[in-house]
Amino acid sequence: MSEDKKESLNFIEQIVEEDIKNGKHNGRVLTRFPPEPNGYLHIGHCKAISISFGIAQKYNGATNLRFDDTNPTTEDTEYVESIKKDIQWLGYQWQGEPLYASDYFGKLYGFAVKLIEKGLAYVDDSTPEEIAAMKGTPSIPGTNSTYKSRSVAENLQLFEDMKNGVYADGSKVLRANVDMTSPNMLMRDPIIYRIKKESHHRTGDTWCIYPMYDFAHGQSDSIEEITHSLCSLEFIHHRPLYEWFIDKLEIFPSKQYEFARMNVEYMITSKRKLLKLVQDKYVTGWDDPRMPTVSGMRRKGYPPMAIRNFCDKAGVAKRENTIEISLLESCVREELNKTALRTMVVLDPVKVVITNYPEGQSEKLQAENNPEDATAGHREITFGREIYIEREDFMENAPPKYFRMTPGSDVRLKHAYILHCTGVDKDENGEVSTIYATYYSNSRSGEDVSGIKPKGTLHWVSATESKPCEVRMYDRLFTVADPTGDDDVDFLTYYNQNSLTVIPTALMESNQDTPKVGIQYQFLRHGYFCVDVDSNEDKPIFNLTVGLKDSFAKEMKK
RNA sequence: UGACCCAUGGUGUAAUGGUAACACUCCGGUUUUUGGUACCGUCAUUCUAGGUUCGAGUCCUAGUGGGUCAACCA
Repeated sequence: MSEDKKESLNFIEQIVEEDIKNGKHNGRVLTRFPPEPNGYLHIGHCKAISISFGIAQKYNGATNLRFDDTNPTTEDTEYVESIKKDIQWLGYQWQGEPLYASDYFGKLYGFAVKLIEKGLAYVDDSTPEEIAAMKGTPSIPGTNSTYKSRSVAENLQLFEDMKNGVYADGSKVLRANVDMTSPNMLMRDPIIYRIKKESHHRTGDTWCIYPMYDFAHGQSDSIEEITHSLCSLEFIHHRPLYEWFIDKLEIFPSKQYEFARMNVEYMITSKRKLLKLVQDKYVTGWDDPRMPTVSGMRRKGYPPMAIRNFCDKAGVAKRENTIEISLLESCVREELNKTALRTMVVLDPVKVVITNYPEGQSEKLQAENNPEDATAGHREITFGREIYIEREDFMENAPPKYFRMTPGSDVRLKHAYILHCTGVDKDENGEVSTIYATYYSNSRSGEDVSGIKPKGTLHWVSATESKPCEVRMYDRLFTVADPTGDDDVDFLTYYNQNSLTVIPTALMESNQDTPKVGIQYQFLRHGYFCVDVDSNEDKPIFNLTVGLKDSFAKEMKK
């Protein structure tokens, strides 16, 4: 396992290694992943998960899963379950039981009291509008609230009354006493507790005051003795506050580090916009294979390891970035190439009659299940006088570099014989209805002594031994790489009307077992497909995971 | 009219003051009974201008460009 080349570290790994070297926290590494249970995990979360869990794993540490559930109005247990499932599916395991910021409501309340006692927090009766007005703007300093000068005793009493439900929602807040003139807006006496007489998904009606993010997150980290609290760049302005609370409260000094979140072409991560897609039926649900959600990618057939490798290869840094979707697809293909079972499926069938093959006769042929994996074994497929091939694999008047079937030329049938195309029937619309060919009986796969070397090889299915299936072809959800890049254009105008094409009448080999949900196939010469949850015994349904690279298509575009 | 973060090929990420690396894409080629896979090759004087140094992508200053911050959201 030793590398002769020194491994390069990202900036977080450098910090961690430096800390370990210096014996900080006795070399202990504890990270955390802190989702708010108010939505489904998506590709952006995968990145955050891969960083926080990955760092811990690399340095023999651990990661806490902590639900940041400080806002009862938006949060729900339903999301808790899906988040847990998605993390595990990705292949990560948190330390111990899942944790909740709400577990710390009691301690957080105590912290607030301590701050008040130190004269570092006060109850403010101002309206939201007044508080906003007093905040100033980034370039204009804020002004002090008249309530800022209340006595410690009065604040203590008022805060306790807030907790006891004496006051109406929104009538009072507890604010940290920091600095209204700070150039950092977050330091201008941030609100740390608000009154919300609402039931919490875990604490029920125990509390009617709830801490704000800034007063919950850092302290929760500290309570759990998190050593490295990794988050995205937009929290960078929160760091001084994070440290201020820890410092004033004199509690465990967790440290926050920020990295740039990952953007991916053709994918959006805005909760609001994702919800819009679902509600307005642009997609069939949160797990629609076109969605950038973990459940969507899972249903599309992306292997968890591919997603992990992708996050890894995308790297970690502090600058804005947009990763090309081709990197993700490359990771998916890399994974599936090793594992997917090969099979032949004809999406748009046209019949071929092999005129010199005896009527009523058939034979069994051996086909390898995966050329990349000798242990995957073989299967039998049936060959006979009539077969189906892909309509696009035939051209009556072919260009020079067309290696497929065309009258007068030879082409190989995968796992079978070489065919010589002799003619074609057309219907009244001029559409090819039947192709005629002869076969070279001495060209059987594996024992070919014909000496013929066709340039092309086609996939096919037997006319008698194939069965119909539905195939769902997916394309990018949007027509442009960055659908949310322009504030003046609704991202839905870039919705790709052709993002889903259903092929109800494809033909698959009938020799194999009934496809089970979760099994990954490679449809030869097409791409990787997985069995969809809608699939059943009578009607197998496949989802396109990702197409094979297609250098022929590229050639044709020129 | 303030503060903070950032700047390396088409896209990302490295190079930790000693002469630009890796991956993906692209283009070209070899192998191939998947136009797949595998393999090989081409593609950058590191935003600009000064400065420090024997030596700067790396350190300093200024500029330019991009991003972020004013929810009783997280």
